[in-house]
Amino acid sequence: MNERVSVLLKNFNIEEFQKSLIEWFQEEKRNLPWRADKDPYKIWVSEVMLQQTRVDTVIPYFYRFIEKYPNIEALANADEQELLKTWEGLGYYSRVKNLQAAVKEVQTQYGGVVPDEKKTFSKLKGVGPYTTGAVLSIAYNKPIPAVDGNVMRVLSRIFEIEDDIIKVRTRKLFEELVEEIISREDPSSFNQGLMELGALICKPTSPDCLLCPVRDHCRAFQHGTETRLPVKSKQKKGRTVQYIAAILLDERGKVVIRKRPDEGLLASLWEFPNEEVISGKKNMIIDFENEWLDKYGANVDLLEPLCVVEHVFSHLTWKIHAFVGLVKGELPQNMKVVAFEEVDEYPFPVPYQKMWKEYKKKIAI
DNA sequence: AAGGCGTGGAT
DNA sequence: TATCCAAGCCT
Repeated sequence: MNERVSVLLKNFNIEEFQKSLIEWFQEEKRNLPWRADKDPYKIWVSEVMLQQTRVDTVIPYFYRFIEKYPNIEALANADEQELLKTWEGLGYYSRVKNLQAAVKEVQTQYGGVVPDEKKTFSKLKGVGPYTTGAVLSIAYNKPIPAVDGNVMRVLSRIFEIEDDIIKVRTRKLFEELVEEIISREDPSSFNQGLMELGALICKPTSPDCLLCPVRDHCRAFQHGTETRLPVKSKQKKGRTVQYIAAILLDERGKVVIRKRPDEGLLASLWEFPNEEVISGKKNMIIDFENEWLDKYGANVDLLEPLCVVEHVFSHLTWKIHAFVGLVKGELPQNMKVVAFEEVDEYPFPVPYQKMWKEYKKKIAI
């Protein structure tokens, strides 16, 4: 055993801790849709959706997704654009692309059965150390750690660990620790119990220690240090990028939309034509019209401002100055002209959904 | 190792 | 209003 871990486990009653945690979990666990059965596919889908995403946000998406893609085969055969439309608004869109790639792999290489071996399952696209432990412990009852943000918060308090949880090395320490304390009889309830405790009791701010089933095991509670843990260094916030974007109508009154590149930010989603505003430029409208003339040979006439959409991503901020305008001329390959009612059939990032909503509001008046 | 990758909720 | 996120993974 790791020396650090063995020191942490001194005077720690593993069996009592497991018993208290698991009994509490059995009694208090929330009734969540992915807990209805032990279908490895559905548990996998839920875990991917839950990556960096709140339970309340995921629930309606999970119902819709499973209704549309009830099993491995259905997801493997799904149309990617339809899939992205189903994921629209959940964010981190590469998750669903990776999930489909992984499910296709399961379909062709493993006869449509989700692998139950750590070595095999963890090689699939989008499946990292957390998802490996979560799916294999919950669906197959394998004693594999599933260390997420909840688990690091809970364990950093119980063992008074002050390592910065933003670091990869710290997550590995927690995994080594869980290797030692995980229940071999019920690893599923143990892993879920730690996460559920983090979600319901051992919350980031104002933890409800008096309701905690394992407070007798908690060193932070003994010393009153729980609100100082876990230690997490701040991440810097990103820069702001300004755009001018337009709802452009062609001569037949159809709407111009454009597909984003298949890699990078908001990959393969659609947007309204836009150009980055280089700071220092004087008139963004004239610049936009000229740029389109130069780049595409299209005549654009921006008629009036629509709104300004500010959208904060995890690593940057967009400020979109939205306009309504007309366009004449040929359009490039990645652009498409669609009827007003067809716009909603395409997957759009939230900032462009806001822009479209403003437009619909405006023309309804 | 550290930064890219979304979104909406809580405080 | 500003900040920090919430069941991470990829490169």
